[in-house]
Amino acid sequence: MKNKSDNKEPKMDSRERILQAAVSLFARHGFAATGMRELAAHAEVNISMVGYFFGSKKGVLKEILDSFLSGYLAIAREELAGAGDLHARLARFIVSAVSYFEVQRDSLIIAISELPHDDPEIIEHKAGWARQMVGIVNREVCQPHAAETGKHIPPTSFSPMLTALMASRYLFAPVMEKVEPGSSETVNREEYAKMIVGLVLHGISGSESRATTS
Amino acid sequence: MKNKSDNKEPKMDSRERILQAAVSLFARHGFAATGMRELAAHAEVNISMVGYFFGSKKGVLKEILDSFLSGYLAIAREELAGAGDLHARLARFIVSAVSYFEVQRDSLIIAISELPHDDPEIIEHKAGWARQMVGIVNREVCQPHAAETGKHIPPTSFSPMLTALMASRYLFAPVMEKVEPGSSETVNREEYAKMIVGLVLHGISGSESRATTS
DNA sequence: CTTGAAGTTAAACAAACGTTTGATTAGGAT
DNA sequence: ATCCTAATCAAACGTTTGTTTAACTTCAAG
Repeated sequence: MKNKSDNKEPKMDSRERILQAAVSLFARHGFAATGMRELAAHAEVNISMVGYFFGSKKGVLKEILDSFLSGYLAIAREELAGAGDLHARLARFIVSAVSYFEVQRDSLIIAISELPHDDPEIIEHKAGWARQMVGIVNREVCQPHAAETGKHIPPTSFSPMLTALMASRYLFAPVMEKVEPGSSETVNREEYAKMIVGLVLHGISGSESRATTS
Repeated sequence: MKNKSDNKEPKMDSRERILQAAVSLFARHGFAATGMRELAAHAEVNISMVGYFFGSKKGVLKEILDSFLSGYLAIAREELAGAGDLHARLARFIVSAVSYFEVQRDSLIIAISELPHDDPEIIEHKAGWARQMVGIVNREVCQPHAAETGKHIPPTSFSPMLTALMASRYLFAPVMEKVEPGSSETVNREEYAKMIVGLVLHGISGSESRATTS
């Protein structure tokens, strides 16, 4: 039965190629605007393989979303609920999350672009991940912060704000490339993460692109 | 007299009903997932009226985008380039922009959802508005801030960050409603705007919200 | 009364949509 | 040698897509 090598996927080929092509196409044209034939062609696969492996086109989207969101949640669990004070843990989380967003930028774009659309099947999936994220942010950020300063920040506001802030660079990238092609002002990933850490911890005065001692 | 683009007096009916239905449907199902027949039905209009008034389905999207983005840019011009110091002007801009986003939330969702998609016709429109916005933010925020503190913030990073931060509440709203159907922790628009002003000016320590009994 | 443009309509168009079917291949297990 | 199952394929399914056409209604201006 399971006589093959330690490989879960039979061929490590077609299924993965479909996923890879879908991430790229969904991010660039949008999920609804990407056709099965275009997807199959880019994956170099017969059309019916998509249904064979994922059930339907929406099944591919759900797999992409779940994979990306579970990774994001894992980072939140690891960095927000670790050692150190609130500022240190927030800074670690932002640096890790921005790295994750950069590597998975296409999945990030898909997740955010499809966020507001009201397909019940998709909404329920995202609500599950969001519920866990809000719980972590509430326990590890909002409650400690309230205990320290007496000021209450609702996690249902703060989680989206933090995520949107970190995602802005990758969301706007396709437009910003047209705004400033080959600019001397481009910031690399580490500087960008530090800007956000500074902004979140100290406001605009702490958000310069050059690092300061902390 | 051939006047089909800016004469609002004759009917103020079919054309406006199409726009109104399109804003609602594009925000909820996405642009590509909304069909002409669904749009015409919601607008209570014959299918061919869309082509008659807007040329094509994409023409409707361009009108919605241009209308929303020009309004956003006008607010930036008015509030960022007014009287007062940097902090006061930023605070005024955030309060105004959040109000605008709340009223135009569906258009905001459309603008952000379609942001990353690479339709050349649409990208060029958005790049035009983004270019002007970056110019304003650079002149009225980044340069004064650099003169004050010596710290340089690239406007091509700061503009998307600010926009994404203010938009997060409306982008995530459809998901967050499913996360927290009970409204004990909901924040109204003014409190939300104050949270963002505090965060942008002073970081997390300045982003308190009025504590409510839970 | 005539004319013409603006508004509106039903009908039709080819193209593309997502999905399903049934046949076929390949290869290890019985 | 036979069987089973996963993988792959070409072809076709019935819908739905965005757009276009030509005819019809209003209705104010000539």
